[in-house]
Order: sequence, then C-alpha cells, then structure tokens
Amino acid sequence: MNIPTLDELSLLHQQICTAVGDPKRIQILYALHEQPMNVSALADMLGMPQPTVSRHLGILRERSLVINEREGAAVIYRIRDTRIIDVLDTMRQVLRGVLEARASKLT
Amino acid sequence: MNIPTLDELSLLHQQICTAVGDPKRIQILYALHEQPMNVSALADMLGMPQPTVSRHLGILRERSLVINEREGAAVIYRIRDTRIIDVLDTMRQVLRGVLEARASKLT
DNA sequence: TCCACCTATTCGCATATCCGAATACATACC
DNA sequence: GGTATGTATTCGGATATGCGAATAGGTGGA
Repeated sequence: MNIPTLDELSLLHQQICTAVGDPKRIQILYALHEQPMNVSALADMLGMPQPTVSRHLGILRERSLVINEREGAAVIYRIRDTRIIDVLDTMRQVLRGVLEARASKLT
Repeated sequence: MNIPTLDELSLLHQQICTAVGDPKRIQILYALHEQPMNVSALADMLGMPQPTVSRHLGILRERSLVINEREGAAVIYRIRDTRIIDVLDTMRQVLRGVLEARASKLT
C-alpha cells in the first residue's frame, strides 16, 4: 500500500496545493516562469492592483514556491523549482481530458 | 509569451486545483489509484465518516477527476485520468525541495 | 412488502480566503 | 532631510469551504 497518511501530507502539502489553486497565483507563476520580475512589473503585466500581487507573492513565498532578491528599490521574484510549472502543465492536460469527457457525455 | 489568461484558466481549472488541494481528497485519490472501490470501503480504509467521503467524492466527480459505476447496491469509484496522480507525485517532489530549502535556510 | 445495507443530501456552524481601499514601510536619488 | 518610486500590511466585508450529525434516497434479498 502506498497511500500517504494525513501526517505525511501535512499542512505544508495542503498549503502548496491551495497555493496553486488560485487563478491569479497560477497566472503569476506562469509569468515568473517566462521571466523573473518585480512586483509592479507583474501588476502591470497582469492588470492586477499592486497590493493584490504583493499579497499573492507573499503566499507563494511563504510556501517557498518563489524566491525574491532585492535589487535597489525593487524586489525581483522568480520561481524556485520549475517542477511546479510541470504540475500546472499536467493539470492543464487533465483539464483538457475533462472537457473532452464532458463533450462526449453530451452526445 | 505563453501566460494563460484568466479566461483560459477559467473556473474549471481552478476547480481542479482546489479539488486536489484538500488533504482528504488527496488521500482518497491515492487510495482509488491503488484500487477502485466503493464509498464505505473508502470510509473504513481512511477512517473517515461515510458522509464525509461521499461529499468529497461528489466534489471529485463534479470535477470529473473520478468516475463511478453502480454495482448492485454499491457504487464503485475509480480515477478517470491517472495523470492526476502524476500531478500529486510531482507536487510531493516539489514539497521535498521546499523542506530541503528551509532546512538549509536555518544553517 | 419489509428489511438491511449502501449512498447521497441537508442543516447549522466554524473557519478560511479573497478582495478593494487605505496606509505603512523601504530604498534611492536629489 | 525631502521626495519619488517600489513594496508590504492592515482592515472590513463578502464569499466559499469543511465538518458532524441527522436524515433521505436507492438497491437487492428474504
């Protein structure tokens, strides 16, 4: 048997899951994967208010999904482990399958 | 640029993400991956109340992550697309990296 | 039909999350 | 120091989610 216990999964695993469960954070992760950048650049690019981006980055940083380094007055954020992008991509493949399954169910 | 818009990600993508963002649902998915089974078997195996398992299965079914078929009085559930297990596994690898990153940060 | 078993739903409550707006904090340059 | 730019935090309210307990619905066999 290889079913993880709630202990193993633990709070942190859940936190990572829920971190990537927010649409805006997904957008942020994809954007940072394209190119590391600072908060207001992200806010401009994605059309979100700066405090919103900052809050979401705080959550992603808390969960160690992104890292940041100061560069003058700006703070550059980047993905820490690009496998999280693999996770998102695979999730999108599953999503595509879901849509197909629903389409054929309508037949 | 390859950053998905909120439109593409859409409600459904978010729903899939949040579906795998709950610890009990993760346990359920791993258990069903080992072996398709019915609701009360799951409830016994994972030590959860039957209504709880049923509710979570309902959510996973809604999102098309599991499928079910009636077999007499019982309803057998199984994973629809095992790539969702790949997602969970990769997420666990990322998690391991997070823990390492934190350990070295304490040095 | 009645009963036993399996499954799904509802209700009320507690908790968590998200957001916009305002504001506080930090850094660089003059 | 003062100002401009960039970043983080706080507050209040709306929304969503999870759970236990109780209950309703479905199925098959005596």
